[in-house]
Amino acid sequence: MRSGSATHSDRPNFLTIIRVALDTPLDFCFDYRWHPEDQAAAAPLVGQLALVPFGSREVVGLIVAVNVETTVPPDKLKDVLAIRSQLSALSDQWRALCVFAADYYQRPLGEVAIPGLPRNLRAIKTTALDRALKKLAKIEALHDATPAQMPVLNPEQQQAVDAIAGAQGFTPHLLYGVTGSGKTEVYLQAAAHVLAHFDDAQILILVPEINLTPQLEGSIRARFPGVAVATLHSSLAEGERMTHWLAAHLGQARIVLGTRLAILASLPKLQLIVIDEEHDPSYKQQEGLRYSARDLAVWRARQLEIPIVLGSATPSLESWQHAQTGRYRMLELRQRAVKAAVLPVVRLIDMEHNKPVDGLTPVLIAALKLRLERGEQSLLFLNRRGYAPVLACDACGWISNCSRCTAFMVLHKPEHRLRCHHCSLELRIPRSCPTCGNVDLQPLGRGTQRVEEGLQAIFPEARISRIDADSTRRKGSAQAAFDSVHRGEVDILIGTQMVAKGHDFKNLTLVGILNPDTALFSQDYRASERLFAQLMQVAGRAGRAAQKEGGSVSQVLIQTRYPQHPLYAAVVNHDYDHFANALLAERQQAHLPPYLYQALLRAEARELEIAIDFLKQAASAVEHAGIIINDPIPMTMTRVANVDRAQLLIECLSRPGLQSFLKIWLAMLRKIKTRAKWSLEVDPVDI
DNA sequence: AGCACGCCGACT
DNA sequence: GTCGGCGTGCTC
Repeated sequence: MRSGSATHSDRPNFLTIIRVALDTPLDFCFDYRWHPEDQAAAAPLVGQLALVPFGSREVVGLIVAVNVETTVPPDKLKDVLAIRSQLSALSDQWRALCVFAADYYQRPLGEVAIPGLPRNLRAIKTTALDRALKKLAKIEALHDATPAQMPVLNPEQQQAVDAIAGAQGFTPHLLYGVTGSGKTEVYLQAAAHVLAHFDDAQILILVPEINLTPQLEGSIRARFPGVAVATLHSSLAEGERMTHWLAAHLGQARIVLGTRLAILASLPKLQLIVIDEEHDPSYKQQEGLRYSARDLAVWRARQLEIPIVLGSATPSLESWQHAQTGRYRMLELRQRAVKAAVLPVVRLIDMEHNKPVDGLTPVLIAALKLRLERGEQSLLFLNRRGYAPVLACDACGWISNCSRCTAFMVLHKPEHRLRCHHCSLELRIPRSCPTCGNVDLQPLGRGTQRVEEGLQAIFPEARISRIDADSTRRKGSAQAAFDSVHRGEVDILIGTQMVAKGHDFKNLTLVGILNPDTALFSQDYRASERLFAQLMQVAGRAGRAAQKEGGSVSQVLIQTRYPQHPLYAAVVNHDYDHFANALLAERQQAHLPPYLYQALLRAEARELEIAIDFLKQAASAVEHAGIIINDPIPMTMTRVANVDRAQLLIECLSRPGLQSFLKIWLAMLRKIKTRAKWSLEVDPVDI
C-alpha cells in the first residue's frame, strides 16, 4: 500500500499521470497517478483498462491518455490500483468509434466505452479474464476459410455478390429484396469472398433478434465449418460473453454474429459489415445511450474504409433516400430465389361488407376452413396480447384504468387478472363494477387470447396455438412453441409481432391479419412505414417453401375498414418502391426526417408541472439560428408508474447545425436546478 | 449514476 | 434512545 505524496515527489521521474474514462454521467475524464511498483512493470498504454479508486468504490476505466499534464490539485489525485495488462489495448479505431458515438449522442465517453465490455472485464478481480484467456489460448485457431458447397446464385444475386466483393474502400450497399429473394445467400457468399481474400479478416453480421433467427446462425456455421464464429447478444451467460467478446477482440473469431450491442465490439480486423433487416426498430437502443446500431455501423464502415451491406425487403426511409440519391449503392433482388416459390397473393377483406363475428370475417373463416381440410397451416397475426384491452361497465361508464398510468388495464382471462402492460400492476378481475356494483362488466376489443377462444369455438377440432409474450414467459417456451409448429402439430397459429420475424414455416399457406388499421391514423408519422414493414414481414411467413404439386398458392388476407387506403394498395401489389417514394415526398414536403434532424429532450417527475417547467426553462435557455425549439408537451401516455412525462422536440435542417447546438445547449441544461429527471435523445424514433 | 453524509419522524 | 426516509453534494 502506497501512501503519502512524499514517496512520489522523491522519484518524480517515475511518476506518470494517466487519464481514464469512467462509466459515470459526468462528461469528463479522471486523472490518476501511476508509477511502477518495480522496474519490471510495463508502462500503461492508451486503450488499456485500469482499476482505479473512485469515490468510495473501485471501478474499471479506459485509459484515454498517458503522460498528460493535469490541472487536478495534487491532494485530490489518487493512484491507479492496477493495469489490466493481460488484455491487449483496445485499438485506436475502436476508441475513435466510442468517441464519435459519445460526441454524437451527447454522452460521456465512459458511458459509451465501458458498459459494452463484458461485466467480468469490469470486475475488480481478474480471475474470469485470466480463465477466459487461458481457454482461448488452448483453442487451436481455425484457418480453413473454405466454405461448404455454395449454392448457385441467380443472376441478380450474383451481381450483388460481385458488387460487394469488388467494392473498394467504404461502399455502402442497400440489398433490397423481398422475403425469400435470397438475401442470406448473398451475405454468405460475400462473406466467403472476404474470408478467402484476407488472411485474418473479420466479418460482423448484425441481426435484430438472435433468438428469433436461429436459422441464420445455423447456416453460417454450416457454410463455414473451418471458421470460428462468435455470437454477441444480451442473453449470453457472463462466461460466454467474456470468451466471445475476447475471441472478437483477439481476432480469433472471424465471423461475429450479434444484435445491436455487437456494433460496439472490438474487431481489430473488420473487413465487412452486414446489417440484416436494416429497417428493424430493434437496432435502436431505447434506454441509456440511445444509439442506432445501423448508423454506427455505417460510420464504422466509413472509418475503416470497408464495404457494408444493409439488407431489407422494406428499407428504412433513411437508407432508401440514400439509395435514391446514390450515396448507397442499390442492389436489387426482384425474383424469389427459392425454386417455384411465388409471392403470396394479398387480398383485402372489407369489414364494412364482411361483418366480423368474434373479430373474424366470414371470408377469413372460410379460408381457415379450407386450410384445415387440406392439412395446411394458418397464421393469424394480431399485435395485441391479452383477452381484451379494456374492461368496461355499461351501466355507469367505468373503465379499467390503471391507477398508476395513463393507460387501460388489459383483461387477461386465463390468469383471471387485469394487468397494466406499462407498470405491470395486476389486480384480480372485479366481480362487479367498482363504482356502481353492476355485475355485468364487458370486455371491449380483442386480444390474442380472445381470438384463440373464439377460434376454438368455431373449429373445435383444430389444434390452435397462441404465441405471445404471455404464452412464452418461461425460458425456452417460445422455442418449444415454434418447434411444435414446425413439426406440424399446430393447425392455426395466433401470434403478436413475435411470430413476424425470422421463422420460415414450410407448410403455412394462409396468413390472416386482424386489426392493422389503428396504425394508419397514428400521431407518429413513422407508424405507416412500420406497418408496411410489419405486414410484408408477416406476409413473408407464408409461401416461402416450394409449393407442392397442385398445392394452393399462399394467401394473405388483411381485414380492414379502409380497403382503399394507399398503404394497403401497395401491400397488395408488393410495391414498396412507389410507397417509399411517396412517403419520402411527403416527408420532404412536411419537413420531416430524413429531410430534417431531430433531438428530443425528455423530462419526468412526480408532478407534470415540474417536468414541463424544466422543459420551459430549457427551451428559453438559449437562442440559436436555424434551430426550431417546439413547445414542451406532455407525452401521449403522460403517466407511467406514477411518474409524469413530458418532452421537447428540437429540429434543424442540418445535422452539424443540430450537433453544435446540442453541445452548447447541454452545457446550459446541466446548470438548471430541477427536481425533474431528464435525458436527451438524438435522432429519436418514437415521438 | 452510486455513495456518503446529514438532519428529522416512528419504533424494537 | 436508534433505524431510516430521501435531499444535497462529490467523485481525479
